[in-house]
Amino acid sequence: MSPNDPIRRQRRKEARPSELAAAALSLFIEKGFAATRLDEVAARAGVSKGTLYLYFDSKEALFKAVIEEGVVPLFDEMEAKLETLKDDPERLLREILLGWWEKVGMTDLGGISKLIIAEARNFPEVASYHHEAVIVRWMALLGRAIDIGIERGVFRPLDVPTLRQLVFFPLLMLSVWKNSMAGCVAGCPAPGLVSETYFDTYFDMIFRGLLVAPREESPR
Amino acid sequence: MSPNDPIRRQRRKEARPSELAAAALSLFIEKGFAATRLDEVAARAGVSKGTLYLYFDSKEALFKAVIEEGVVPLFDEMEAKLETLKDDPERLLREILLGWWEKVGMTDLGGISKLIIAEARNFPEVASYHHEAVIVRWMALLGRAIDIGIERGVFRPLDVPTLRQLVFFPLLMLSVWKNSMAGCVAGCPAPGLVSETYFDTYFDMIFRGLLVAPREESPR
DNA sequence: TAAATTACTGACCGGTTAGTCAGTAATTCG
DNA sequence: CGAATTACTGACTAACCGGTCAGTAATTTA
Repeated sequence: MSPNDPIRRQRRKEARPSELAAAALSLFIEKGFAATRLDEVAARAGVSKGTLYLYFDSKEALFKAVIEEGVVPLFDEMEAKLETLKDDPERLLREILLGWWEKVGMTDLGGISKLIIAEARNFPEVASYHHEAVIVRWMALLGRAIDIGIERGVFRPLDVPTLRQLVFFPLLMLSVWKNSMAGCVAGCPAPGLVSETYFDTYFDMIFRGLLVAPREESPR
Repeated sequence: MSPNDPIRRQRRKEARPSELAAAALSLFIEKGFAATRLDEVAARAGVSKGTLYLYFDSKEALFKAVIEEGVVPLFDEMEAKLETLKDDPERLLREILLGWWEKVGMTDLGGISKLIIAEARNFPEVASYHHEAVIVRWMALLGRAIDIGIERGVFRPLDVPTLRQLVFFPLLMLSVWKNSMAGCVAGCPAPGLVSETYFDTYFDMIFRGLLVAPREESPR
């Protein structure tokens, strides 16, 4: 926009794909997949639509890249935590769940969950990929953490596939909810903001149910 | 289709709106709002697209009508239950939650939740209407049930706005999940089918956390 | 500096679909 | 039964958008 440099265009082969993916992520979350126009994605990334097609074969390929770039890299970190905290199952589970909230749930990445839920029927291949690459892996991680607790006699021996859903769904739903309703509805705060009370009560409920010998109620 | 009655068309002014709304609901759930074509809605309701526009001003008006017809009538029934079971808070809460699952979660109506989550950003007015007409009312009902339990000293005095979410989200998420993933992903059963185990473990976890004096563990 | 390479552009095309409306046929009225 | 009414139809249009490609300009090479 500066007067002496009116229409200088840039060549930045390396940066384009991730910039386009980031622009696509934010628009997909805002408007959903079908309602997002590729012209708009390109504009937000500061290029033209033609450039987008240099790097992605189709709208669906872009969608898949968004998932790939955003979520998959996070797992190594989470799985490392499992090893270091084997001996304190309660703390392990707590950290895994809080970790998901901080790295995914409260960030833009949480929007991917909403996106998948919204578009799974129209793009079964993408949903299937996401299921394999993200959900299965995450649920396995949660399940192992709970298993460890049961093996050591710290958690009650309930049905693990059910437990990991019961434990995770309140967080997942909160994230999905905030990514879809924020701004539409009075009284729905921004995705980042969840009260301390929610987590206190959440862990209280979870561990009352999970632990073989619940600790005494915390003084109030 | 009978040979002597090849193209008899019918005039049924009263039945059309609800038939169209039902057709729209099923298609919206299958394909999402944006991907659903009005020709298809009309065809499924056995009329032409022109007829659809006799009864609904726009695609968005149709969307709103779907919500109105589907969900709102259910509340009277649920609120009646509150009165009749005031004296047994645990049973009251259990029946309310199971009632929601049977009347909404496991039926097509559960798809509306998914729909709203998917489209809230694109149709803030519709989302807002749904929030007022459905969510606020339902959460108030849940909250009152929990309040009763706390007042009578049966439930622990935790934060009620948080509790009602913690208690409801596992069911809501399950419904949303099944309405979006069923058929796309191996191992995701149809919306109606949830194992006994899920509910047993679910209520076990909830009431372990809620009750002041949990009953003894059920024998296994 | 001239030629070759290639990242990038944006006008364009073809298919799709929300919304319209002049016409048709079922029903009601006189 | 004929006329008037109205529920219903479906061909049409205007707009929109995913995807293409001939051309442009930045960069590298000789």
